[in-house]
Amino acid sequence: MSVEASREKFQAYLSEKGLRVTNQRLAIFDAAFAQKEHFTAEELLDHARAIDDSVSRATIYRTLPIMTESHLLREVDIGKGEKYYLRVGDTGSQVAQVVCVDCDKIFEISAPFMEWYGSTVSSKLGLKPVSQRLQVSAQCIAFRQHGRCPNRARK
Amino acid sequence: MSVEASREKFQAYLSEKGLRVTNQRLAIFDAAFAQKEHFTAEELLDHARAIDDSVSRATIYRTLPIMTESHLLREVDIGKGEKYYLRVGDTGSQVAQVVCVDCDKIFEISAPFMEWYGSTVSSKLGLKPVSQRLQVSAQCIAFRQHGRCPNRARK
DNA sequence: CTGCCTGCAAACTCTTTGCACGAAT
DNA sequence: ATTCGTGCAAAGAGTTTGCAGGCAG
Repeated sequence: MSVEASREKFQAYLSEKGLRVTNQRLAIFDAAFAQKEHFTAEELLDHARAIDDSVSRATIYRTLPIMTESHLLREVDIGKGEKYYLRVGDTGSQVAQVVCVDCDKIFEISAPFMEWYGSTVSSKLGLKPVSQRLQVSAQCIAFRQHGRCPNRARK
Repeated sequence: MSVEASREKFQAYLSEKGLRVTNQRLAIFDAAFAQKEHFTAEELLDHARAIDDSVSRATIYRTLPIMTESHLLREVDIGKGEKYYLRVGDTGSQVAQVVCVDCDKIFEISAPFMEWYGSTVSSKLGLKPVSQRLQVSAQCIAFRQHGRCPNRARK
C-alpha cells in the first residue's frame, strides 16, 4: 500500500471512530511513514516536530495506539525498555524479527508459518489464537568481527 | 532436575563466580523454586520475605539476573510492563509461550523447531543466532465463554 | 457552539543505583 | 580483616494522566 493510500486509510479510520483529524495527528502520521527503519516514540517526536512544532510527547503517546489499532503501524517490543514501531508494509502481518544483541538493530522477515503454528499450539490447549510473535536474538557480522556494532550509538 | 539438585547448582554457580552464598540469596532461591506458575519480582519478594523477612526489593532485583544467567530461571517478557520468571524445568530451553489476552496467564509449551528456525533465518541474513522466543496471544476458554477470565484479578 | 484534543507538567510503574552498614570468606 | 552484599531511599527511564485552554466538526 502506498503512503498516500495509507494516509487516506488513517483519516478514514479516525472519522469512522468519531476521532478528529487534527494537524498534529497528520504530522505524526507523516513523520512515521517517512521512516524506513524502526523508530521509538522519542524519535518520532523529533521527526513530527520538524513537520509541526506544536506536537507534544503526550500526543505522540496518544496517537501511537490509534495507528497500531488501525494496523498502519506494527508495534515491536524487544524487551529493551522502549517500544519500536514500523509502518506495516507489503510484508504482511506475519513477520518475525531478528534483533542484534549488541546494537538492537531489528531485521524483519516474512514468517508465514507462524500463523499455522499459533493455531496448532493454541488449539492443543483449547485456546483461540489472536496473534503471535517470533523474535530471534543474533550477533550481526560487524559484532562478531569487531566485538561491537557500528550503529551501537543508538543505545 | 530436582529442586535439591538445582539448589546445589545455584550454590556452585555462586562460588565459581566468586559470589557469596548469603541467606537472602538462598531464601530467594527457595521462594522462586516453590512457585509452580510464573511469578513477578514483586510476588517473589513477598514469598522470599515469608522465608527471610530481611530480603529487600533491591536484592530481589540483583539476584534475578544471577539466577537467569545460571539458567535456573527463565525470564519471560510478554510486553506488559513487568517481567515474569519461572524455574527452568524438564521442558528444556526451547519453549514457546501462549499468553491469554485477558488475564495474562502464561502457558508454556515445548517448541523444539524454534532453534532450527532461528538458525535458518539468521543465517540468511548473515547473522549468528543466540536465542529465540515465540509467543502466541490467545483467548482462553473462560474468556470466550464469559467475556473475562477468572484469574483476571492478577492485573 | 460543543466537546474532543492538545500541551504541560506531574504522576506512575517497574527497575536500577549510591551509600553506609553488615555479614561471608 | 577484607571485601562483597545488603537495605534503604532516591533516582531513572519510559509512559500515562489531570487539567485548563484550543480547535475540529
